[in-house]
Amino acid sequence: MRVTSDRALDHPRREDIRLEAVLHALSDPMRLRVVAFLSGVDDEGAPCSAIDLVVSKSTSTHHFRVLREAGVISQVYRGTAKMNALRRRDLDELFPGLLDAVLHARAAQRRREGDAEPVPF
Amino acid sequence: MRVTSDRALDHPRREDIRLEAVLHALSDPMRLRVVAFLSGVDDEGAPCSAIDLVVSKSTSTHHFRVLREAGVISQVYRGTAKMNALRRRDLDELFPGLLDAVLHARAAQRRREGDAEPVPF
DNA sequence: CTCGTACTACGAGGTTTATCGTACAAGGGT
DNA sequence: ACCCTTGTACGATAAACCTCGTAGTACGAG
Repeated sequence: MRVTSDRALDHPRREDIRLEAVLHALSDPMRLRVVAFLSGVDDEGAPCSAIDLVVSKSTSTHHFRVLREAGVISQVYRGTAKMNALRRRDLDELFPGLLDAVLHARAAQRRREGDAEPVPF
Repeated sequence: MRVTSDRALDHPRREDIRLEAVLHALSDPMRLRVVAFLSGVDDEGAPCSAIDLVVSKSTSTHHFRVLREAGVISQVYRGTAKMNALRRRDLDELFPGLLDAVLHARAAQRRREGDAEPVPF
């Protein structure tokens, strides 16, 4: 993962990730959508702009920060972009099965509601 | 499950339970504690007073209501008490593995933090 | 150096939340 | 009937949250 800027971002260490914070981060539809999207992306991650939330840029920034501060995603600057990746390894180690259960639950709910779209997010 | 009062309480139907609402309900430490406690209780459920949250009665009522309205627990009057039970069957059917993952995650977190108490909640 | 892209910082608005205290209702036991 | 136990309703307060717009920074490309 090449970093082309030394601007640093605070991430909680794995052992400081709190279940309550993770659940809270996942309880927002926007953020759940981001997580679902990132779950289908490789370790390099994707820039914030890769997923079209239907909100303003500031709101988008806000949601990505909530996810980062909860320990759900990692963010790294690369040029003018900021790459976002799921902290799948950390989450799976801390809370085995949780992330998968949430992702499957969301997928199931979308199926039930006929929201299935060609894109998986 | 004997009901000794006809006072009715609104519960979402199973198909109306929303993942976001469930995750939100579970993202509060008090409520997570309630759920962990109820997971070790039979289908009859337990009265609100069975678990000692360290908050006022009104706050306690509030948390139980949030759990009920999210579809996480069911509540039934029985005499002066109100019996609370996890809607495990509904949740497991809608979101397989989610509840267990959350409960295990919480237990693991407590173990890591040395919060293990004799009581399992 | 200037421009465009990608994102941030700050502050504001409106909503929801967690908490409490007080006052009240419903039901069981004496 | 009268209490005691259990939980509710209502109103208040302070904090957190989601949303936005505007103004600004960092970086790469030309």
